[in-house]
Amino acid sequence: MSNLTILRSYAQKAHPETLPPSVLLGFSDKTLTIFDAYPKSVFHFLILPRIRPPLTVFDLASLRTLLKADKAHARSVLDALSEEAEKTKRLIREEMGKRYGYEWDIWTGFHAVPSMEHLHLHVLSADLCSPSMRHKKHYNSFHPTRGFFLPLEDVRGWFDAEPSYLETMRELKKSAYEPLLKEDLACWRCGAAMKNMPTLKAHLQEEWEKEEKAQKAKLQRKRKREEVPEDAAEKKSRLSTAALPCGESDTV
DNA sequence: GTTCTAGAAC
DNA sequence: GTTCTAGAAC
Repeated sequence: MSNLTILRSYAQKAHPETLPPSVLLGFSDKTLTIFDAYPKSVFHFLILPRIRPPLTVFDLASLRTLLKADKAHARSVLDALSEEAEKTKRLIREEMGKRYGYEWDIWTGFHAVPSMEHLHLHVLSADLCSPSMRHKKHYNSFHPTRGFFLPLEDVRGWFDAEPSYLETMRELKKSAYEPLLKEDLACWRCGAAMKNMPTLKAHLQEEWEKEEKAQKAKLQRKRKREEVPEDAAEKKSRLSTAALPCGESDTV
C-alpha cells in the first residue's frame, strides 16, 4: 500500500470519511489529517490540502509546485494547513497530558524534498523517538536546524519578504537539500555527535526522559505556586473574620 | 519501505 | 566467526 501516490489518492477523495479510522484523524472542507504510516516521533500526523479550484492536483503536487502557483491561492492553502495544524496540535497536547502527564513541543513543517507525491505538512512531537526512526536520512530530514525540515512559519514568512526571496526559496533544488540528509548524526537537543543510529536513538530516549523530568518538576513548582496564594487567601479570610470584632479587618 | 552486501565491531 | 550497521539498489 505504500506507494508514492497514496497521499494524492487520499486528497482526491470526495468522501474522506470512507477512509479507515486507522488512517484518517479528521478532515475539513480544505484539508485532511492522517496518521503518518511510519511515525518518526511519539505523535506524527500529516495534513494534506484537498483539491479545490482553481488549484489543481498538479499545483498541489508539492511545496515546490504550490509556491509556483498563484501567490494568493498558495498563501490560502498554507493558511488552511496552518489552521488545521493548530487544531491537531491542541489534540496532541491533550493526548500528551492524558498518556504521559506532561506536554512537550510540537513541530510543523515540510520536507524540502518530499518522498511522496502530494503536498503534506508534518505535525510531529519534538522527540524523534519512535521505532520507525531507523535511518540517518529519516533523522536528518526532521532535525529542526539541519535545513531539510522547513518550518511552516518560515515558509509563510517567505511571502512577506521581497518577491525575489520567494522566487529563490521556491526552487527547492534536490542538489541543494539532499546532501543535508547525509550529514553526520548529532543530537538536535544538545548537539552531541553520535556515531550511529542505535547510539543516537538511545541518547534521544535519555534526552526525552530528561525533558519529562524537567516538565514534571515544572508542573510541581507551578502547583506549589498556585497552592500558596490559596492558603494565604484562606488565612486572610480566617484572620479577617477573627479580626472583625475589632473593626481592623481591611488592614490585614 | 525492503533487500542485499560490504565492512566494521565485537 | 558472528553480529551489527550503513548505504546502495530496487
